[in-house]
Amino acid sequence: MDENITGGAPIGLSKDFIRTIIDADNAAGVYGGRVHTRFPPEPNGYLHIGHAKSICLNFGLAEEYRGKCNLRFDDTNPGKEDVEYVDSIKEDVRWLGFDWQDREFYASDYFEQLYDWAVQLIKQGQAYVDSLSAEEIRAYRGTPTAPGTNSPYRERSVEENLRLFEQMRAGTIGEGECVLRAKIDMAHPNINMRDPTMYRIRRLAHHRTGERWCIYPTYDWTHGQSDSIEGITHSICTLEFENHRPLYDWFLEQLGIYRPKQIEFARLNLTYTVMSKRKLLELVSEQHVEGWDDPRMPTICGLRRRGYTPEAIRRFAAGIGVAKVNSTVDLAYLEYCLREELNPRAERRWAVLRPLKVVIVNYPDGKVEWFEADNNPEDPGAGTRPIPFTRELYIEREDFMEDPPKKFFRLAPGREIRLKHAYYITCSEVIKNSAGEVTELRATYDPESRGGGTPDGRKVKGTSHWVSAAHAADGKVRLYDNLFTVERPGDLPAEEDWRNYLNPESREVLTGCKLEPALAEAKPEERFQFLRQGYFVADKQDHRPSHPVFNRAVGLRDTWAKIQKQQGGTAT
RNA sequence: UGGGACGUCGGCAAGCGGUAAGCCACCGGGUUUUGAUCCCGGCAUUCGCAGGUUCGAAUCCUGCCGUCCCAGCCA
Repeated sequence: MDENITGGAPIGLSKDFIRTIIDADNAAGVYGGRVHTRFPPEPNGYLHIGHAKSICLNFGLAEEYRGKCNLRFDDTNPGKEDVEYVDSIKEDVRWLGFDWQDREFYASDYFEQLYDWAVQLIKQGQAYVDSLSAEEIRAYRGTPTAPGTNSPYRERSVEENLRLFEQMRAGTIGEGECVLRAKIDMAHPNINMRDPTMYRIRRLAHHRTGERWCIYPTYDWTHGQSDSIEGITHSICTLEFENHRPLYDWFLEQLGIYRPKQIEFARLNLTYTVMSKRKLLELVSEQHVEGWDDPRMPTICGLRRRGYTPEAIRRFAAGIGVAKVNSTVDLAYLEYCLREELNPRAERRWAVLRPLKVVIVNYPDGKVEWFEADNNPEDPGAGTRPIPFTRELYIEREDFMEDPPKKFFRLAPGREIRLKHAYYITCSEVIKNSAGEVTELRATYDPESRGGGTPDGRKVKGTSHWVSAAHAADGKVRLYDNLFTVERPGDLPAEEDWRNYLNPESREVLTGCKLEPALAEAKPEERFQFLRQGYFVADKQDHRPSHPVFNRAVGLRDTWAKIQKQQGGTAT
């Protein structure tokens, strides 16, 4: 894999704090120079770009330090988890280009070991069965500023705890009647240390262990031990777990087993989208989007369907860096990474999205000339393809203005422009319907300008792409825009509903687009630059050679749009 | 009257006592048969604030201020 796609600070010149820690550990021989990470998703939702940051970090570290990275499903809560999610997660990680080889693990694989260790803690007098109700436990916990109170069951004997815990597992105790708690310190300033819950009773089938268990371990009781079992060296997680690190360390210490090091970094936030699993789930279930892979979603599968490449996402992850400050990255940077990735790679094609017919009155009817168009000016090796030219063509509606403002240098009555790779044409007549809308243009061409230049060397300011009416394939093109109208929809005042800021124009579906013939042969997920428009992908699901469907992944940088904005007008 | 973390350009982010990297965005200008790409230039006398130590501080000390996380039998 190419490690030089950083886009940001060059690797080697400056290291993020995690790599600095690893280097220090290696220098001190802490883990014998070993680097072993893990990506630990809970299978209760689809992966999004924020997870991609973590995946790139964990798998990237393993590659850089010649170590390993495990894929581990943190499946300790059967009420929320499902195989649908584990399958999608595996597919997404693979698509991003990472390989966990045979190291596909599940926290549920460790349930038996975890149970034995819980028994050990009970025997050490460091865990007890509490018969308080959930509400009572909450009340006894105290508040951030006030210490908690010991449960009346806190001093049960080891024997009684052992017997009760066994009954919990056996299923002879009802759901919610008791839990197993670590016995630490109810007055601890860190609330996570106030006798945290280790096991709760849930009469629920688990997607992997089925009906085998009716007690399930909590995250805190599971994560560190799972890391320990797998020999993880650096257990990288997000900032909100910083408060849990003392507990993470405490369990490992009391058990006397191998201790990985937990390191926390800031999760990713992106402008104009939401990243919380709950909101993403609501977008899908309330049908604000068409599914987890809707091209407007920040999910991996959504970005994939939108036309993003794994390389672009990895470039993005490397470019934004890793730190401990909560931050929100500009969506523009993600888009920039895609353009950077696709510009040298994507072949160019011509597509007229909003067609306007042009009849070249002095061009012979029935004549067809074939011109060669470069597949990619950035890559001469990409070759050329033939494009048919005829008397009747389509150009982009916005390439014509009847009454053009200053700085508009495309077609207008009496004006000459170049049809790329073909001829210069001059608009001679504008045809309108009864409503006064322009329906067709008449133009004359200069036979001397064949190929796009003239013997007299006269300059023409605009160059348009075009498609022969007789040869065009009709297609559907979906244009996508920001899902939200505000930069931080996830960061609204409590009484505001983030749904009110959904962008009603986040998707525009264009039908009757005129595509150059070669586009009919596009394969699903094949990406192109539609000249002067942007980067598009043949839809993974809906594209058929007979019914082409393309999604716009990202537009080209558009200086003309900027000028129009400054002039306060529009081109159509 | 708690604990944990973080504050460097509009957004990311280097910097670790020797006098503010880079990227995105933005603003100019050049090239161009994509108003794309590419190229050139501009963009923090200043590092949350205030003191202090030092020949010298974004970097060390002290005190403030601000933001985020924690009271799930979620992860």
